[in-house]
Amino acid sequence: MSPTEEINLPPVSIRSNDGPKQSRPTQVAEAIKDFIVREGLLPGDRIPSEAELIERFSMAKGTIREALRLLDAQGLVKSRTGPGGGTFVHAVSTERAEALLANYFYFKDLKISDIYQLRRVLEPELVASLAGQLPIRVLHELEDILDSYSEPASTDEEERDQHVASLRFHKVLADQTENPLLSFAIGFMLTILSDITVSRRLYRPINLDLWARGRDYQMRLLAALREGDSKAARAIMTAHMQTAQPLMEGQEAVSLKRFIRE
Amino acid sequence: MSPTEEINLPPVSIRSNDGPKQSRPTQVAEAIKDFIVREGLLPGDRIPSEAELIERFSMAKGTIREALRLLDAQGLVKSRTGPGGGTFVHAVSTERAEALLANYFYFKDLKISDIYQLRRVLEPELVASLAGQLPIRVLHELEDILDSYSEPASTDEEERDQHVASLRFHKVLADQTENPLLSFAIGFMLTILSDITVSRRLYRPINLDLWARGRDYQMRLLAALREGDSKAARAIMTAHMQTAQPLMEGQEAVSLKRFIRE
DNA sequence: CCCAATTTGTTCGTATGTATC
DNA sequence: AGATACATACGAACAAATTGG
Repeated sequence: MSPTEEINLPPVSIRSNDGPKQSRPTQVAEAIKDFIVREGLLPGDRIPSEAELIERFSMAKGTIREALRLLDAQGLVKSRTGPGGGTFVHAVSTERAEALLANYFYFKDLKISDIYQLRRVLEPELVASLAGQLPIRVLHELEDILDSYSEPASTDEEERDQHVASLRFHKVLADQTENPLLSFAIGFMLTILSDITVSRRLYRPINLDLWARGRDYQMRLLAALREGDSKAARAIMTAHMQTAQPLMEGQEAVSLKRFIRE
Repeated sequence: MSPTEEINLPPVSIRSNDGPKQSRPTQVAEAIKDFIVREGLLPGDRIPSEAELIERFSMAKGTIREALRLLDAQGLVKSRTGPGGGTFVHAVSTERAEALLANYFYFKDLKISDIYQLRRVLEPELVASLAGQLPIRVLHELEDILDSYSEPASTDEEERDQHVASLRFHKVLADQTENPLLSFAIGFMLTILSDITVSRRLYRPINLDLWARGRDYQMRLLAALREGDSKAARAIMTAHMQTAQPLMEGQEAVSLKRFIRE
């Protein structure tokens, strides 16, 4: 009848006593996830309509819809109304993944220094693997970003904008690696830093000298990347990350004080 | 009337034209998130009951429940039935955060070598910061784990169990750092590797010599950690991570082929 | 431009389950 | 055991969005 396999609830015997009984929407959501895996569904593929799911699971519409919301929140499906509409498998977006992970850190007190402990080793590794690999287009993009803060900032807003722009410099680099894990890890940290910069007054005492030195590092980095000098790129980035050290002192327990929006 | 501030939907003017209209449950979920932040609610704190939310938002029960499911899926709230029950703020568990992030990588082809590119720099950084800081209890725990695979495996199942145990060795270390980001990053990678090891036949050709050398590294690492020799710990872990290199060749595009369960 | 069909979105009323007292 | 206060689930209806004729 239907071209697809059936979506079933797992036999009760299997889950027996492991923890508190799960709600029906949760069970349905898990069953649909299994279905997606079993059928090898890809982003864009349609999953059964609400009406079909109601029949398949013999559950009320509300229950089914709650299950779909669970998957929706995870970023795994998107729904559209109308003919040809329905619920479709969706690749979790980077933004969604970052927002969900940021929730995890909301109640932890993540410090700026914690982030830099990772940046200090990940970003040098990143640029080392990128040296000589960047298309000219990207090199130009990086140059443009550097140009956007060639002059020292005069106001606080300018200062903040320049700081966000300098984070974008790193973001462009992170987007270039083929390693999705490395790209995400660095991108996530940049999002957090950018969010903190925008929402709060981070880096209050403007240290012009420090700032100029940071830009100098980035220019030298750009040169090394262009020439394909992997070792130099790594060394420059390492030194660059080191300069952020003083920025972290006095910045105790600057944790997230809001949820990141997708 | 109520001790808490009101929960309001944001004025329509603010979100004006940014993208497709959001569903009501999504708007409600965001409003509740804002409420949690604004009120500074902590894990365990209660958010208004469904009945109250229905009144506050003037929406039907189903809509409110879908909103709560959205928060539920993100791991931010848990509901309990009965008197004194309700919906409560919940700190996102590490397991939940890992499962949600794993969804992101489900559709990407994450390679073993990608994971190791990060482990190679993060784990040495971890042990360097941990040297001399570990309580005796933890040192003993690490010893016990090493003891669990002092003899070479004879069967495939034993081989797999030993591999999972050796990942647990690293997990114990990751749990010791005060840096929640570093801890999560390494823990996440270990979960993925463990999952792959269990569900698939990873590391098929058993390389006994390589295995023995790996254990030797871990023992020397343990000694360095005990003595507080940060530089040695870093160097040993770096070398240890290097030995995994051959394991990755021929292991192309081993991506996740199922969703991680919490 | 309107109309009809399709599918998700939302409402309301009612009933059941569950934990507390 | 019974009353209470919650979440959980059901079912029928209607609303809104989208597509095609």
